Amino acid sequence: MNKDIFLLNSLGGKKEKFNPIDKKKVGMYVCGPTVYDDPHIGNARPLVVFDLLFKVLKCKYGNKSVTYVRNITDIDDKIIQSSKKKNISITELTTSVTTKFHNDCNYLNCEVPTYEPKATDNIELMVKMIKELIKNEFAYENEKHVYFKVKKYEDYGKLSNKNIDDLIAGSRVELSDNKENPGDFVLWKPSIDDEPSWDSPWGRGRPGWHLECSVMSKKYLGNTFDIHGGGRDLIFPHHENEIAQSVCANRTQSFANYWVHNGFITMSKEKMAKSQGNILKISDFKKKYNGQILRLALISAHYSQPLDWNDKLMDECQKTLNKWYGCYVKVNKKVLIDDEDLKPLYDDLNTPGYIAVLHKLYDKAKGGRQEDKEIFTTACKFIGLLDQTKEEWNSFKEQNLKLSESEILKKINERNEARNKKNYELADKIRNDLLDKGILIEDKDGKTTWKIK
RNA sequence: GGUAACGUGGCGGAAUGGUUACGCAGAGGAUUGCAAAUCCUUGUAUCCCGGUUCGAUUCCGGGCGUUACCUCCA
Repeated sequence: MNKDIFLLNSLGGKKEKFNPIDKKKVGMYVCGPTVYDDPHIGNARPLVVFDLLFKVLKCKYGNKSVTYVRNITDIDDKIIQSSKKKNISITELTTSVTTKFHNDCNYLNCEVPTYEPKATDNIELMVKMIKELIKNEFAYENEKHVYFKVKKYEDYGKLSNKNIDDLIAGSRVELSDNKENPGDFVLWKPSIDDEPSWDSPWGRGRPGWHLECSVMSKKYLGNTFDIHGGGRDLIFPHHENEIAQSVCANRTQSFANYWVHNGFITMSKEKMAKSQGNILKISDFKKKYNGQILRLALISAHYSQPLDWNDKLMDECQKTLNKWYGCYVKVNKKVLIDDEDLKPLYDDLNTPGYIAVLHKLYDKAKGGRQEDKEIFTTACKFIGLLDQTKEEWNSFKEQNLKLSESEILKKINERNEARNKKNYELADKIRNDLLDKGILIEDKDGKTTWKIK
């Protein structure tokens, strides 16, 4: 469609019209997981949010014109610690967490990104970038460590609205005698004992955090690209450091033109985070809830706002999808969604606004016209909802059923006999018993049907 | 301490310099033996104090409150 896309750019803090560098090569880089532990609901938010942005960009610029890169960080101190704690090898840990991560993405109905590079496959390029930084005098070696010289880069702190002196005054940065300045961050560090290591001009070691994103975005999207995404908590230091490294190594004016950051999932209004110990793993929901329910819940607030996670939210979303499946139809032809209906998504990914549109389309679809149902279903599918058939949706619910179908039908017969005898007390008891087991009875047009609550 | 974000009806949650968000819950009705589900109808809101303005919930300033980042974090 011809409408413009607007994005809230963290670099500057204003909503801006999105102008790609090249309409035929739109690039988006999103920080993926560090694979040291099972993904949780907080991790799920950027997965869904940027999956949606990917869809919106493709809608505007064409499927082949958008490149979505999401990294997998498979070397990091947390990984080393976690593998020691779990007493398994690094590879064993990273491959198993990566597999879980992919399963979770699939569960949430997220598309596979165009590229999903691993940090360990790109160490050479990281070494190369460090060499470049040293050559440009933005980095220095000391005791087998290489550090980035924060004071040398004058725009340091621009993204996060910080100035270096304040940071140091806060004295919460890691102090080290090796550093010229406490704010400097590590680009390369030596590995000890059996820690994973690679050869480098500074001895066997491994890269610092931040570096993989600078290197892999460059590899797939170039020195300067359109959109960089991630969680709010990555703004500092991670994204600030990425910018510093990339701009100073590549000698460019800018790194990513638009920075998009999602807000946090909270539990009782407090940030859900591993360090807080209040996380809910994505996999914990798989048995009880269809992934679409989580997906809807995750986009029920605007991506930039905090979203409080609780059972009521899940119940509401489940209810909504149950209702919406009432108007689901199989769509075999291409159905166009009205520009006006897509508008909220183009306007900084306003998902609550789009959900309101879906409710409106549902109201129209329930009038019964096939065409309206096709439009409604297509509009839902655009954001990855109602992507399963009605049968799949229902059969998911049946997998947790405690009664067999024949048992249910038997109970229904018993109840109908009681009703014929006007023994309503017994009839109601049977109905309530079934309801306790999650079976909902509906008497309609003289027939009794059942479904899962 | 420094830097930000947020404060909308019972709850969740958009938008907006003057006009209906939307959903859930509630109320009334249709239907039903009673329900459920579904359908129809419907009430309720912009933290406080100033300023700009014909007019502010929206812009500006101050206050109060909540949260986050400044250390690993999506």
